[in-house]
Amino acid sequence: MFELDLRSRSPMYEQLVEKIKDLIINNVLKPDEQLPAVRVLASELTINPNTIQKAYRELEHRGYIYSVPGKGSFVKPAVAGDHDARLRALENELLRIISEMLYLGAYPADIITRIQTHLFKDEGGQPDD
Amino acid sequence: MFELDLRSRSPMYEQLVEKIKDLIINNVLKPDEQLPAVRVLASELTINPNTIQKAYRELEHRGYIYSVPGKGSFVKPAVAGDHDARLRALENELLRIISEMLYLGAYPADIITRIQTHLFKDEGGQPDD
DNA sequence: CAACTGTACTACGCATGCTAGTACATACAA
DNA sequence: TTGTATGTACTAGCATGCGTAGTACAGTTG
Repeated sequence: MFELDLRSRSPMYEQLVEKIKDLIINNVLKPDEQLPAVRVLASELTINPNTIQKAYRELEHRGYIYSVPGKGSFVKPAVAGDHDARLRALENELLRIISEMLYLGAYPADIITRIQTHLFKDEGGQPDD
Repeated sequence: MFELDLRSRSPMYEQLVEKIKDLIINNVLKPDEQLPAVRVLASELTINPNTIQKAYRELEHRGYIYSVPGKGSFVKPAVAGDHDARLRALENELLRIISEMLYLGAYPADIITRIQTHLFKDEGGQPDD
């Protein structure tokens, strides 16, 4: 289900956080769906359970999952207003990236077009599973 | 000229790279403009010259500056096609961020509007220095 | 020459990522 | 109850990377 790059400079638990977060925000992992157990995922990835737990702890802290001792870890349904600061940070990041793309020679109209395509690509469609 | 966050998890040299890159892509630092000398900047920031040199080396490797032994380090003029891979990576990052914003409840029309404002805000204007 | 530039290298202290191992509490089914 | 699943919390050790300190060398400029 997941793949890690052992040679990356960023730590494995951080990669895990990003991968799982991506699956959540792209609705591949549905709300309240159960995530792989700490030990199971650790076994699959042949890494230490502590590393998985660290990733889950981080995801819980960021509001993307919730964990119940004895039951498991689950995708947390998005709550409006719960990620307000995060949303502002993302907007800053977005504009920063666009600035850099402009500097590198990208055309404004081109950027807009790609974004619009991306924004409306899921309208009425099914996720390819 | 620069400010560093000693408490950040990301290393100082990496922060420096980002800050300087931002100044370059926002045209605060002009092409062929000389950057502060390694030892000078180190003294100003009260950090080690090696850390500055590491940041400069990284910036040179990424194609944002060039260094000439005995003379100094300078802003490298942007060359079309020179940052092609970087541009593709930025586009991926851009779409990834938008996906997350949508997941967090942002409105597509709102996102487009903000981007357009950003794209055309510099038309005929001056950078606020 | 002197004084500036970038560059290269070693050594040390320290923080962090990751692993290994152990342990405990809860949930659930036999 | 027992067994097995779950998450969680520790300790300990090792490797890596960051940052500092210090030294040294080469090219540029006056």
